[in-house]
Amino acid sequence: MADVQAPRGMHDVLPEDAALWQFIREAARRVPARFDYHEIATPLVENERVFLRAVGEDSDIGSKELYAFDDRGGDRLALRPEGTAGVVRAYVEHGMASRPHPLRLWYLGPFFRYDRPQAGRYRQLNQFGVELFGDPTPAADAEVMDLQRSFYEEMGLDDLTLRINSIGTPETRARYIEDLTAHFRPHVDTLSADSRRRLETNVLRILDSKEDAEHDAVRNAPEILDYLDDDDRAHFDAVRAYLEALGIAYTVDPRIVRGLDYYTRTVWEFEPAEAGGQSTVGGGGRYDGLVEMLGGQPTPAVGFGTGIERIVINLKERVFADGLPAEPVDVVTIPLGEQGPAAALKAASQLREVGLKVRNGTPGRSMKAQLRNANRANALYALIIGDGEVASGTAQLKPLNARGDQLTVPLDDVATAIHEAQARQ
RNA sequence: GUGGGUGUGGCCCAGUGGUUAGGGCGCCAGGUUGUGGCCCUGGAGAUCGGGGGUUCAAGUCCCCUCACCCACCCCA
Repeated sequence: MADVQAPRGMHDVLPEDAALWQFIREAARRVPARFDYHEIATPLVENERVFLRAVGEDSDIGSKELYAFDDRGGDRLALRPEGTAGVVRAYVEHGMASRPHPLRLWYLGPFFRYDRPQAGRYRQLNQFGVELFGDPTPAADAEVMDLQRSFYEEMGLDDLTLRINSIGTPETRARYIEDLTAHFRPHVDTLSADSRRRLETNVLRILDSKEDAEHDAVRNAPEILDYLDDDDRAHFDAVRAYLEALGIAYTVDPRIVRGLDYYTRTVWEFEPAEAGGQSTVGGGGRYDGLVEMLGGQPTPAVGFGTGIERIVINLKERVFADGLPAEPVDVVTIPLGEQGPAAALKAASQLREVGLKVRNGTPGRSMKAQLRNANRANALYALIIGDGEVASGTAQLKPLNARGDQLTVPLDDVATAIHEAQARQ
């Protein structure tokens, strides 16, 4: 192990994985475009207040997972732990409220959380997400979920399950939290230590505690769905009806509470059928109060975020279990002798101009070594150019993984020769 | 943040306290003049994660530390 290594919880994407990342990034451009969403990029760093106000100072993300620091001018800054806060800040700052609404945005990039690394959990993580501003109707919730589902399906991830819930308005949520706390209080002594702590900090989390899952008090706990007012109830029912109209399968899970303070009404998560530890692939929800919290006019909004690293895990497990098909090299040049290297460089250049993928051979190596190297690149053809070939203005075109016989071809027009050879395949 | 597991060439792994730490894969080269895959031979490449300690002797035992993995927690 070298004495320098990547910071804890941060990792390199090596060439063998880069194609998979590229595949995901391409899907993350195509799918939102089909829904008429537009890209927005915000700084990796914001004033710390932006995040504290958005995710909540008492949430884990706001209280202990923020990478925060004072810059040289004395400003308190933080690396962004999630995407929505920065987008909303930009929305307010640039007066985007005066653009035609609804306004549809998407983003993709790295985020940072100081958390203990684990499988599927990193300190630098990448997320793709969308935000839809100015549409209060349940159709917006359904559209955003449909976009998220389309994104997964675009990549062949068609086996994720969607779980939805409604957490109502901040007022209903406050009433529910009060009742839930009262419900659990008599059981403090039999609850786990984690849940005792959560009783004071985040009661909702007790509901999906792994340790207390079988506890009677958890099983008999009141459900937030029973606290919804008429408008919230109608909104949730309509969201469900739209999902059914779209043919999107879902289950209602009253335990979904999400970890960020800004959510209102609809919340959801996508998960693999066989859920493991860090299994949530992506989640989202409505956040009708956030724009106002960050200094804008009251504006309804809904969005989701999904973790690229977790998509990578799922794609490797199921969709690309046998690996991504590698794009073969069309031609590897094999320069030999004194005149070969210059002629090979020139021939390679000509071939690339007609769109072929060409790897240059390394001068000075034996023909055997160069052919071995070309073979390992899965090259279709080797183009052998030595002093003899240069003298006669030719090259030897040797099929490696292509069919056909070795040919003597004109050095000044190898492209045509290769096209003819391929046409005979 | 809590508990547990694992760290030996680029990768996967052997290695009862006792010579110069091995193997497979990969990489480089050679197996006669300029022809790949299979095979054979050779080579390069390791402060045994790092630091300290015990011992005549430590990859092996002890302590500390770092990183990764698993569960909790949290969440993407």
